[in-house]
Amino acid sequence: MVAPKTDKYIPQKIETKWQKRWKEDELYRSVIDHDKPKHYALTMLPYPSGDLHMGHWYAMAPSDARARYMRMKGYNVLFPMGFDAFGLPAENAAIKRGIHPHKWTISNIENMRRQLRSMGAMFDWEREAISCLPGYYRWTQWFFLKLYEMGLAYRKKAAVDFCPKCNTTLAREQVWGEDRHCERCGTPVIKKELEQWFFKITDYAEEQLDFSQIDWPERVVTMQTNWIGKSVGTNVVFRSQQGDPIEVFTTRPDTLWGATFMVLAPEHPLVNKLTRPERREAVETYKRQAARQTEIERLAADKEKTGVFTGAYAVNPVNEERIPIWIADYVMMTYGTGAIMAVPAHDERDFAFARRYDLPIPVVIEPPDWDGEPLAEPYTGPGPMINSGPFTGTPGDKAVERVTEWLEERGIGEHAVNYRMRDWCISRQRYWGVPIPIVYCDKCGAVPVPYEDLPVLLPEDAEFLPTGESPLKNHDDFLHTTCPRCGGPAIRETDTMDTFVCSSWYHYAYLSPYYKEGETAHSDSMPFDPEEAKHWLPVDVYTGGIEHATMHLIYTRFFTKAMRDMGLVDFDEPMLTLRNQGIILGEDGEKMSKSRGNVISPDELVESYGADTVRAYLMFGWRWELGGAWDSQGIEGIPRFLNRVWSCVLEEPEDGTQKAEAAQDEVRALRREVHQSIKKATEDMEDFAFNTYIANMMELNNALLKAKETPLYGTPAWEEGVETLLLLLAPACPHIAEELWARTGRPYSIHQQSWPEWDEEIASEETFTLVVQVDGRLRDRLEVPVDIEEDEAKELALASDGAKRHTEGKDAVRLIYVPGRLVNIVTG
RNA sequence: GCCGGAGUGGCGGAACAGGCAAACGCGCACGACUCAAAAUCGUGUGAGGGCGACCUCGUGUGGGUUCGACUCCCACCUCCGGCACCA
Repeated sequence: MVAPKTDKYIPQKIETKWQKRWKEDELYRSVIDHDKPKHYALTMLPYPSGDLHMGHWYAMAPSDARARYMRMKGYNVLFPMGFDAFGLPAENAAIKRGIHPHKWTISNIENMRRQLRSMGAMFDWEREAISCLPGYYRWTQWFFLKLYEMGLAYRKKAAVDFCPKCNTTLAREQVWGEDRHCERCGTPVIKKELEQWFFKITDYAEEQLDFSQIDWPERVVTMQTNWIGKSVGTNVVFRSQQGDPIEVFTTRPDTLWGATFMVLAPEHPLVNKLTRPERREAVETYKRQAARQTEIERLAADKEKTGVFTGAYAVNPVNEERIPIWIADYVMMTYGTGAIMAVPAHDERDFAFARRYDLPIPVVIEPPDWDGEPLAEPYTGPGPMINSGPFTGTPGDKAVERVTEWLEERGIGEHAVNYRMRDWCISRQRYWGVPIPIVYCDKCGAVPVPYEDLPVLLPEDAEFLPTGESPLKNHDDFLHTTCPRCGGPAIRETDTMDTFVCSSWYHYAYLSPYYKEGETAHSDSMPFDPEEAKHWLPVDVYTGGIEHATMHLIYTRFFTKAMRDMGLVDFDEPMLTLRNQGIILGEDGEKMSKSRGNVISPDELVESYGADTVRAYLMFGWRWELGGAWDSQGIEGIPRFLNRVWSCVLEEPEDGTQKAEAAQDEVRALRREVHQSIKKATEDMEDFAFNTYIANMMELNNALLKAKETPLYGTPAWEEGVETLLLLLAPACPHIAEELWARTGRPYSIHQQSWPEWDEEIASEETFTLVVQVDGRLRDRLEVPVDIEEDEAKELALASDGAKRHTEGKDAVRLIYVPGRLVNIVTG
């Protein structure tokens, strides 16, 4: 007899149907529920470039599955989505194609919103935040004013990194690679002396080194730690012969007696004053060269040390020795004090320099096994001090400490800490960004726009010029204003903010995107609904790419710490747990790109396979944190699996109704399998182990298909199995799970059901495979009861065929027994 | 150069408080169904040897610890990522 055929699994038919229903029913609104524990799941918001690509799906689909899992676990879950909508591409589109950035951005958002919906994710769209809308950026400006008040936003003239293609300055974090190129367009940056706005992230450098409150990947912690680049040392004051103090920073005060020259950065303010007339020409030439060199592409190929002598001398404060002062471009004005004491014997760079310019290289730290000969290479390790006046003989482990104390006592040095991290340059000479709320008045100088006047609106009717200059400069209505302080004529700041400012607080914006506490903001306004904040914050789980490790993730930590100091929040870290997904490459193993023609489009995949398949494949195909090359053959396994689930749940078995009674031990075996699956699925979800989570469901489905051919079909144990399978599947494949849930007469919606719980008793095994080893090698396997006694296990092992074969003629010297696992017979 | 991460079948990957290596899937081979193909289902699939029961080898390389090592320790190699004249 032929089983009645149910209709086929056609994902396209059921997916849009359920998406519509879920939307109508507001199934995914996240409303405060004080009866449940809260869970704020956040995934990095996209830039509205126009299309959702595989990278977005790879980041978001598994994150969505996990948020759904947490919801089923009984948490009150917030899982919002928005758009990081300011930025250069919009402006470039405007210049190239004459579309206004606003229009371009909004139409892209509409398309991407549609694409995001097709994923079937549980985003709460009522909370959508779009950073380029005045309702959002008013608060970005409000934060700027707050930071300004706190002294954390300041303006200064500095040599900043400038991208000649994007025509704007960049933050230090946005300059990448050895050739120092622009993070966006790849053009090597140049240095420009400009008045720019900075956020004083260095104020929190020390605190940002503390990761004790957060569970972040080791990789990110290391990258941030390196980026912040703390080094502990001593500031020591040398004096020029004319008496000018020259402060240097050193991590090795114990080498002070080996300083045989000083080096200043070419831009050091004292260079001019110190330079002797006969050396002036050489110094000026070198300075010009160095200045140009930072502008030219710095191909780091040869890092040969160069420099010139200023003609001036300094006095080493520890031994009154007269040492020459040089300038060299290997000393940076931007680190430490811009001047160093050079100890050639114990520093690589100083050594190379001294060799080149024939400067003395006295040894003051004794290298191990040193023969007293001049050094062939610098010794940079620790060691006992020698040739160091009163300190000669000080052991290496005490040297730094003792010298520092001594310097402090005599007032010539003090303990100092330096960080590699610089303040965050947030000024951008571009149109499509948040206007910096500052006005310049001839009389009053830089004056902040009053809170009540926010937002400073970005004018819509700007004229785009192909020069790349910000149209704000030529927009008279915007430019000319009155000074809020004296009422006189004034002009507005025309720079806009780095978009990373917008994204530094977007997870707060989601709390209340239409929050309008007084259409006019003021100093003590709250940028978000305090009640929502109290409930949801901080973010519990944050998912996204590693590429933000030293940009967004540094900035957003800074913001939260500053917000804490403003009294807005009462915690120190914005996101408690962070997980990074890897990158999905093209099938050729290369980065997906239009020019390579290896782009896999999620839209097309959804069309041919359905969203559930794409979601499940992205979870199953790779270790999430690693990613890898797309495999268009590999994905085929998923529709096969889902089809088997479909027929497993809906179709009658081939041979009709079962007549025989199911045996008790078969029932137990099936239930055991089911409960073990629940356990595994739960653990995998907790661990972000999405690939094994899917594999586990495949195993469960395979077990059910097998059981279906036995009298187990239709029993309560069978029903429990089917129900479990659907519930476990719901986070990964929400549509098919919902459809099968409904078709089997279960109450809408599966997404409002509880995550199943496993019974340890039912999940436990009655027997296990006892491995029999002889001298550590597998020789036999025995199926034995779990509660087997040690003696019995050993006896059985010794009596096994495999053991007998390999112990013949030998003595069993020792028996190793590992309960629940094995017996190892050790022979002589 | 410094700092991270990773090396397991043809492929993606499982397993690691030290205890059955390769779960799950892709691919491949054979078989069933079909006039045929696709789809589907079944069986097999690390390498070598043996008719076979079985045996030997096998988790980047070389050592070590251990009754026992993919897992721990030491030394290296390769790949990926980050930083890089930071005093």
